[in-house]
Formats: sequence, structure tokens, C-alpha cells
Amino acid sequence: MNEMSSKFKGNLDDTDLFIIRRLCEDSNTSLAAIGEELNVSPSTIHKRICRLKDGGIIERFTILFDPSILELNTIAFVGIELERSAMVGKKKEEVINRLLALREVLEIHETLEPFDLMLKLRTRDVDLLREVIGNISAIDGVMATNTILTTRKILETPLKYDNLKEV
Amino acid sequence: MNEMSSKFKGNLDDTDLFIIRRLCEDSNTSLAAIGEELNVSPSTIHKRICRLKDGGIIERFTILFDPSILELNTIAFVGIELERSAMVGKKKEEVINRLLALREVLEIHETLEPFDLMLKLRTRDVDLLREVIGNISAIDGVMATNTILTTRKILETPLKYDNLKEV
DNA sequence: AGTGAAACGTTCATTGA
DNA sequence: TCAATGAACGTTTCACT
Repeated sequence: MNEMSSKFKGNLDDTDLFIIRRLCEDSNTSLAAIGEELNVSPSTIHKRICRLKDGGIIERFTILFDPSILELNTIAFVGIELERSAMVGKKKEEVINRLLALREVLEIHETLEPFDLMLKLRTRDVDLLREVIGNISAIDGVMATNTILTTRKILETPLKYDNLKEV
Repeated sequence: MNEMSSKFKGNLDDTDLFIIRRLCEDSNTSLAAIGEELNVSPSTIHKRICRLKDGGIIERFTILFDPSILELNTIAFVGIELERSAMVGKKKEEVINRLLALREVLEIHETLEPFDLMLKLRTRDVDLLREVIGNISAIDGVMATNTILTTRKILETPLKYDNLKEV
């Protein structure tokens, strides 16, 4: 993102990666416990974590909760074709801003084909999904929408951190 | 998922929802600070959180980190058409198990059309993407794959918790 | 990067509503 | 049954080495 974080990225060593992995698994792990695994003192872990936070590598401490409590159990992917005039520049940014403002829109990606944008949506039910898609269709610059409705979620994970170093 | 958690779900009150929201924003918020906002004691918050964990509502405490450190910057959606014989039953489960085993596969959803399954993948680059899609195509029961390659990520969030009650 | 001490947070047995 | 209290214990933080 910013210059600092990208400069930082190259400098992540195995200790940093181990700390990140450990905190992903359980962010309540104490500094002492992490330090023990790495044979360093808690204060070293503490300083590393501060650096990772300041550098934007660790965004925040959070929890994972059962998404069904939100009662947003309908997931759909929506491909959007834009009008010619909205394929670049300010009009495109306006379309994107309108999409960003929608609570139901969880992901927005640019793609090349067969759509111009690909969205992921979560709504309470198909009726509300239809309504949201109606609103999206009405956005100036949107030519067509193409909905792929999902019927069963088998796997949905934001990131797999298997690639983070073991020690 | 299990009986206990679904029984629990109906019983979430505003206090629970507020706690979940607060922990989503910052899971290092102290019990005392949350309690102050709700005018209850830290031990009450503590017990609530224990209950939420036991009931499976809170899955775990974790961190969000910058995904670019994994160097998995290529995102693609892949629609899969299954062979007739793999549309139901054991063969379908086998296909799904093979997909679940792939590190690059972050999401798997059943859909009705135009595909049978919809995947979300993350790989280091397009060459590796091609390789993974090759492996997927080779799975017994997979008839065809249809890749939507993304070129820019604009928004990617697992869940928006705007719906969780304020107090 | 480590030490040690003070500040702070969590946990739990007990008590009361 | 549920919440508060308060003390014991563990964790974080930071100035100093």
C-alpha cells in the first residue's frame, strides 16, 4: 500500500513470519509463549509486533465469528459489464464508489472477460439479493449484470497462511 | 452447525452482538473497556465471551494481515462443470475433497448455473494459476473449467459487521 | 535483543440480587 | 439464574542495559 509497508515487506524475517502465523492461529497467545517457541524474550516479540503494526503488515487484532448470526446466508457472484463510457476514468470510479457504498457487496474485482467487474455479495435471502442487483443495474454506467447464485457453501476462507514459515 | 450453536443463535442479545462487534474492531479491547461501554462489570463480559466461544459463535481470536506478504497476488474465480456422474453422491464428494486439499483454493460454492461449482483461487502469478487449473481439470469428475482472471482488487472483505447492533 | 519492575488485564471463587 | 466484587495471577509495556 504505502511506501513504508512495501519497503518493510522485503525485510520480514522468519521470526516475523512465525509471529504472524502464531497470531493468526490465536491472537491471544501470550508474548511469553511465542517467545519461548523462538527462544527470545517476550519484549522482543512485543517490539516485533509493534513494528509489524506500524508497518501496516498487521492490520488489526480481530475475531472470526459464525457468519450465520448476521443472517446473511445467500451468497452470489455478480459479473458486471460496463458501458463503454464507464470503462475508464472518472465515470468508472463513480460506479465503483456506488458499489463500495453497498453493505451487501463484499468483494469487487476488475476482470478482463467475460465481465468488466466481478462482485461477491451476501444478503439475507434471494428476494433481497434481487433487490440489491436491481439497485446495481440502475447505477449509471452499468450495462448488464450476470448473477451466479450459490446454493451451498463448502469452503470460504479469507486466506490460508500455510505459506508462512514454520520454525 | 451443531445443535448447540444453532440453539444458541436465537439467544444472542444486544449485549452479545455489541461484544462481537467490539472484538471484531479490536480484539485486544479489554474486558473492562467493553464493560464500561455497556455499564456492566468485566467479569460479565468475560463470561459472555466464554459462552460465545463455547457456543461456537466466536470461532477464534486472530489477526488480519496484509495478504501481499504471502505473495499470492493473483486472484481468479473458476467455474467448474461436473460430469453427469459427479453431479451427486460419493463421486461429487471426492471431487470436493480433492479441491479442499488444494492450498490455492480459498472458496468452494455449489451453484446451479452456468456452473456446478464456483471456486475462488489465489496464486503467486498467472503461471502458477494455470498450473493449479490444470490440476483441477485433471480431477476425475471435472468436465470443464472456466476461469475469470481478476486484474485489480478493489475490495475484498470477509464480512461486514455493520449489521451488528450498536448500543 | 534482554532485564526487571510497574501498570494493566484476566480469571475465578464468593457473595448478593 | 445472573451479575458484581475483589483478590490472585498472568501479561504487557517501557526505561534501561
